[in-house]
Amino acid sequence: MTRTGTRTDTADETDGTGPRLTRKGLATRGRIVAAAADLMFERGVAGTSTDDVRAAAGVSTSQIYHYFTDKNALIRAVIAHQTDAVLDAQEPLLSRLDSMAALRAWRDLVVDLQRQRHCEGGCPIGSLASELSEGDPQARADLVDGFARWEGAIRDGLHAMRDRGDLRADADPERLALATLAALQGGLLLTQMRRETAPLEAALDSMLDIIERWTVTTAG
Amino acid sequence: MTRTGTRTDTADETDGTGPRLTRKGLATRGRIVAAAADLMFERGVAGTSTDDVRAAAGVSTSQIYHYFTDKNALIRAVIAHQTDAVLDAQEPLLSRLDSMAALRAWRDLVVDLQRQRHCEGGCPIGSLASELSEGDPQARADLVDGFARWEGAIRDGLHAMRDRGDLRADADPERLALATLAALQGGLLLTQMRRETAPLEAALDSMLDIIERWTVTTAG
DNA sequence: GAAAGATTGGAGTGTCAACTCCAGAAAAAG
DNA sequence: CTTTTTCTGGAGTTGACACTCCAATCTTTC
Repeated sequence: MTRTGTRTDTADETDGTGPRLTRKGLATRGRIVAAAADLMFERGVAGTSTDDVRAAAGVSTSQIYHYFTDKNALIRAVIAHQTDAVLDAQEPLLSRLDSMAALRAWRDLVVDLQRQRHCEGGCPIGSLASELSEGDPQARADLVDGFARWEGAIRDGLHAMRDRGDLRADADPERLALATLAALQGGLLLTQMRRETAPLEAALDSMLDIIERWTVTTAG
Repeated sequence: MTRTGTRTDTADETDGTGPRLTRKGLATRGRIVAAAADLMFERGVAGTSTDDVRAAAGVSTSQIYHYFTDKNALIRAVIAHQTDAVLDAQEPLLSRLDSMAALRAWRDLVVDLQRQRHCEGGCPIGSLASELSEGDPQARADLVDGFARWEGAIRDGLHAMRDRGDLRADADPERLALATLAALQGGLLLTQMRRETAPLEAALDSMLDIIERWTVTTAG
């Protein structure tokens, strides 16, 4: 499991405070989070009850409340889970976005992923973000961290390109990475709505065009 | 009230079928939709109960069910309401996006609007889209229409620029408009998360850069 | 192997949300 | 003015959902 950036493990019971977990306990906890993540991706957070999670994970009611103080704690664990899952799905490309070829390969991967899903569900992090950002400040903070890791990976690649001289010295990796992540998120939302990858492709291709415009043409 | 594109008035009781509404009835219906739109924007669709709407609109339970068959019908009315509201808020600029100056003015307007809201709430249409697209197919269809009107306005402006010769003949207004809307939506989402307009600005500025690159420099 | 602590099952509780019903007030139609 | 239709108030019903409780059973620890 490749890690991009730093994990901030907040608010679930994996830290020092609560009772310690045995191997078995850790496994059940994992099953609960995985089941919850799947259901919340398909039906939304508000659309999945703790009883749905209970059934899907094959556990009893008390187990959920043994491992999580309440539904909010479970939601935060789902955020952490999905952040890791999304970023991992883009490895090893994501941590090496330091050439136009790599960026294009990454673009293709993201587009293919949506096609495989028949353009359903959108971005697992983006939809959580949209649903939770106004209601739960802690959730919003976790999601900001998740996006920061994503954006950081893109930015690092662009920085590497600039340091190597492939990108002009006055290029702004920070800003380009932010715009790329925004284009990706918006593209995913419209793609989810329209059930076709055209919006995602248009958005990402436009951003790659911009980035390419900042490259130094060695032949010129 | 300026209209952009064609309204598709689906699924609420304003069409021929149901009982006809008196002036007073139309007013109460309007109050219900407006109250529901506000609440759903602040707390999300799942986060607002019909009783919340009842209280905010100052009506009785039965009135809501007199004007709407169920909560889904109310939600669809809210979608129509918000689509109109969002597009109207961008008039008269939106229907005249046929120059770089106009595009930049529009960008500033959108950014300012978010600043005024302290970057809270994101896009009224976008958040509805994210919350409803997987659950309710009818809602998704309505939202696709809403986005199409938005995208259409941008596309028409770019078409005008191309027809006038300000944009190169091989520019693709369709694709550029789609990418711009995606950048806007993604920028709004990240802006909502981070409570600062930087992502929105980066995303929109990048897209305007791209469009500008397709302009014909009369002086050159 | 016994005490201590972690894990599990499942019935039970209180609250809240969507929706129904019906009777009475207001308005429109004739 | 009378009839018909729309509009309104609010009590009541049904179900779902988050969460609690407690007793039983594994696992670790010493």
